[in-house]
Amino acid sequence: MYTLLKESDLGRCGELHTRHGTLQTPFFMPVGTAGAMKGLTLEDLEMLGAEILLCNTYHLHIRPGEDVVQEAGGLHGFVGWDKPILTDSGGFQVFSLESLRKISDKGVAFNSHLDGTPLFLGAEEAMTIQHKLGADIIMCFDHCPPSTASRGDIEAAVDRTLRWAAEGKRVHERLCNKRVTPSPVEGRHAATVHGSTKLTMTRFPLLFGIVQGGLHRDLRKKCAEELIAIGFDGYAVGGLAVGESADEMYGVLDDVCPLLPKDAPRYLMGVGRIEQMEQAVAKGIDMFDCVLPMREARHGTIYLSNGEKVRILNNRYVRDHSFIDPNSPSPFSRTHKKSYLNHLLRSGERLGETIACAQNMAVTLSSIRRLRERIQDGAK
RNA sequence: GGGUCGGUAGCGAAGUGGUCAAACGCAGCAGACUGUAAAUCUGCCGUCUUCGGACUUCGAAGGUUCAAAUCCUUCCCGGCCCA
Repeated sequence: MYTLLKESDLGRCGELHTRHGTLQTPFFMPVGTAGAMKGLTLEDLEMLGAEILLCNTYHLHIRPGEDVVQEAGGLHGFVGWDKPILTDSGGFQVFSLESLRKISDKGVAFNSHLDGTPLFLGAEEAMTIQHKLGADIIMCFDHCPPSTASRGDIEAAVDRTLRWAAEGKRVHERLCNKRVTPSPVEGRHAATVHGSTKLTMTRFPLLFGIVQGGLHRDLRKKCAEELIAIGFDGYAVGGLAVGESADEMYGVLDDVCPLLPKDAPRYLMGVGRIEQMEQAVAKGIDMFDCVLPMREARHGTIYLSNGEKVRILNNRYVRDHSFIDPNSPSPFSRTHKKSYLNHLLRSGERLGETIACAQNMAVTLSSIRRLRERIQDGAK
């Protein structure tokens, strides 16, 4: 499923084979939680260089429901995207919707953030929903605590995450065995079957386990080792960028990455600052996702292709009639002025959101692509 | 001309004797945002400040009072009603 091609001081590069094509690593996944990007069409997203889309189990389960999505031909058919899709399991909502859920060892009882309707997500539910959604990469349901939580809480989160991972794997295997209709691209990458599981042929979704453990080296180690013993197609590092400093986060990556199998992809969940991704790749990470570039864009922080950031809502841009970013990979920024973007965002015009989001997404995607190319081209 | 209601910080709008530099909303100024409850959130927003405070304000001018955005008098301006 994953072929490691090269390693250098800059990081690793390789290929990740999925039902909807092969991805060059390292890569960044734009977050389209409910199957859409705020302010961008998926055609825009593809034009800007996106190779894979991330969607969310919790949100799609609430609305429109996995049955609707399945009926529409799965996520790909529903949203109109032919490239790979990864679904997050809803584990992050255990963190972000903290006040709306109750955790037990069986799973998490949420009250919908929309109307309070009770819903239950556990290892089995998250797996069943993700199979129905039809993503190419799916995630185990995990317990993501704040990194600042007490050691006891993090220990408990690791135990649950491991239990849910084992159960998720069993449910996943059962669902894969049940599947009789082969995918159109079946067998395309049949030669590269990961050794740790017989089920990870490309007609099935790839299943990733998630390493928790907060800032505690021993808990991270325990979690990683037990996940590896269960065997997954890829390994994510979760529970980061949730309250700790960047240095603490790098410390965890220094601890965890050497423990992970070299022939499996590694996914740092929720991280997407360009400089942080560069550091993480150097430490051995292959995949990222993050809402930050889009959120900052909507809130007026614009990334430029020269690495600078600009607060486009500030007074100084009211009369700055230079182009947003003449060298931008986003065509909108090559033809529109800073003063115009300032005006659009101040006026609440949706077009401002589109131009801003396209810019930040383009810069983020091209940064990681350039990093990948440097690794690919670099000496071995 | 008579009556009546009103004039509060950039705008809108509370406050009707002391706890008022004056609620709240908008606009403005700056900041935050990391597996999206996020077109959200935080701070500032009369002037000066060594951030403890100091000083000048509530249409204008006088007055009552220990104390006035708040009460009285006159004037100016606006809305409505009557002539």
